[in-house]
Amino acid sequence: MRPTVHDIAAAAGVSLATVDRVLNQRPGVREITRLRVEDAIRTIGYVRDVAAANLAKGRVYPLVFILPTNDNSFMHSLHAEVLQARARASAERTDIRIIEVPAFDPAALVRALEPLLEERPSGVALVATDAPDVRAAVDRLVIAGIPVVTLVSDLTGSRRDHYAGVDNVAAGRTAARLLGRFLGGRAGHLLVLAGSMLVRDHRERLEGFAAVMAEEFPRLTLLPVLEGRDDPELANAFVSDALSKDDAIIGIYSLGAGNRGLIRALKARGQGQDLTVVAHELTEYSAAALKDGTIDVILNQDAGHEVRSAIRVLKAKADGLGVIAAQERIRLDIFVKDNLP
Amino acid sequence: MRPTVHDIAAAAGVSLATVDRVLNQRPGVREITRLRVEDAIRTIGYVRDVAAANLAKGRVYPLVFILPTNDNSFMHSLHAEVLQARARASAERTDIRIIEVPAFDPAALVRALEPLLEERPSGVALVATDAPDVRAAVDRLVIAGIPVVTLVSDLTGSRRDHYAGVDNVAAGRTAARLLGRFLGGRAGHLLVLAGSMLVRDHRERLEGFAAVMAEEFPRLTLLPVLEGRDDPELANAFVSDALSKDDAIIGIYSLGAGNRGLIRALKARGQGQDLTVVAHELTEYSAAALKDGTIDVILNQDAGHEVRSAIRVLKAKADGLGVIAAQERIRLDIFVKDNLP
DNA sequence: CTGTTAGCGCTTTCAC
DNA sequence: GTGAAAGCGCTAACAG
Repeated sequence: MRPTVHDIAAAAGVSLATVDRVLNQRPGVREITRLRVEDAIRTIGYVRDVAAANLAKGRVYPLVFILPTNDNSFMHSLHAEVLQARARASAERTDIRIIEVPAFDPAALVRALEPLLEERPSGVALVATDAPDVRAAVDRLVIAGIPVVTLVSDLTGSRRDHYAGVDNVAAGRTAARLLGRFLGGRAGHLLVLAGSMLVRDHRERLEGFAAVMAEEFPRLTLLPVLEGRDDPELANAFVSDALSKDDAIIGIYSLGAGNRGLIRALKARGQGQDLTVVAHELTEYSAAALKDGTIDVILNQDAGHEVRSAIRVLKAKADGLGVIAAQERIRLDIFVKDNLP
Repeated sequence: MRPTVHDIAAAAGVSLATVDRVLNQRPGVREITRLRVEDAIRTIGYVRDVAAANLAKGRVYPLVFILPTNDNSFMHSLHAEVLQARARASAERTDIRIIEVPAFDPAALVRALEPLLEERPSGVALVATDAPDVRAAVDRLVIAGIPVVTLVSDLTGSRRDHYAGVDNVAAGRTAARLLGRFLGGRAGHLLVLAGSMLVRDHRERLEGFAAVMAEEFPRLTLLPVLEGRDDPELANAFVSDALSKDDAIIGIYSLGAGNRGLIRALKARGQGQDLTVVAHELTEYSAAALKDGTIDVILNQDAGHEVRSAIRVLKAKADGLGVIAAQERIRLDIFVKDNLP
């Protein structure tokens, strides 16, 4: 049987209350007795039963998720996953509140973060927009002892406790390697379709992609990046236009979300053009396109994993506990038509 | 505040003990009162606090892991992950026992399974060897109410509750697609190195691989499968020999574990031969080979995920609870040199 | 068949 | 500063 607070109390010759005060670093214990208790804890090898503690405390973890009101499939599924997590709330002792903010709007994000300093939830998860003000607001929360996790897009240089998302530079590099290899030794032009260069994750993907292309596939030339704002109409127009004007295009990297426009343009193109296409984010549409050969590779981040991981990490941080690092690494999923879920 | 057993007791006009009996489907309750209680549970919307229940029961989950004494890196890491899980045992209320059995030995596996019928652990996880006797032994356990999860290699046609492993047919197909595409339109021979065709996962990988090659890459010819028994020396000898005899080999698929021999042979080969190599299982050695270009793609299954998933599923089944299906899907990880962990 | 009571491991008043 | 005692939500004797 593993040791309990009673065992420590007995060993240290104090009462349960004192043991508890030491365990929870509450004041009102003489230095000398604190040391006695800490000693007992160590020699007995006590580890606290978190479940029992939570039961006694009636603890719930009020968590705040700040999500952009961005209208693409990926953000939709992220939102849906948070709602599902909320459905499991009572079993997991969480109480999840969602705050929606306009996308790519640092000021709005800061306005959402500010009041949390007062509200003091157990943890905060946010899809970060990369700006100094946001960094400062996040830092204030962390300094005030409120754990913060960035979701999907990181905020490097801030004090956030954890990032629950993929390594986007690696994603871009991987896209480049796959596209380059799939194209064999062919020479030609590559179309790059992004959402917006204002978002850190898109910038990082492009950076990784361009780096590997330059280093290892010099026969492939990147065309200037098209920013489709993740808007199907715009993407469709841009891609159709580019394809009709440039016969040398042999590959496409779509690093943003919302591929419907791209897929439409690809299906509408002339039979002559043989294209290899790498895109991000697995959705109903992109999966269908992968199956029918319109897209060759899809890189994906699993929104469900990201949300569950963020919750696990926030709860652990709130309790001052560690996490299983390997479990919290968000992997870059790579799909070809053969390994779809 | 969410409702408790007290609320149900009050609503149904019975005592806590009766509520508990109903909740746990224990005998000794009149049909009529049982219905009253069940009604109260439903209308109040009660959900049991599993943590509190476990605390009261002093519940631990005795779990048995049956692992092959197979000397390759993958099995080593699987073993290590089970040990790590055992280190977390007290926090997770598990009590994990490991039984080691000779690899590929159905009789030994059956002998390990048999006594568990008496011992009645909360759950059993095993790396299955595919044989009728094993199937029968597993079925007996499941029928006796003991949850069984297959790990890494499945036992189709049995009553096992769950399979914690990757889809190996899909893995083989994916390997074929990547190898085929990486080779562009080239024609040539492909070397296939397996561990043993007696293991289901290897057979399934080959099946998937051969199918896609036949369907979509007719210019690539599969050579007869080499069975290297996951032995470095053997693999080295086989591959070196094959490469020296056949200049037309342009690709290799290594679908077994233990790639050290393969890597050695590849590094020793003459400069003339340009090979594209797809291998399974990420290890220290294979990762290094991926980085230096000796291997082009590594397909991997995360042993840690498999073990943690098996434990979660067994605990849930033991309590008659559901699991988050998406969380328990073991993905096929695909690594190129750019997205190594 | 049903109810009373003590207790799981921990926290939290409220006295001393 | 420290301790005694009650209680978190649930289960398990033991009575009745």
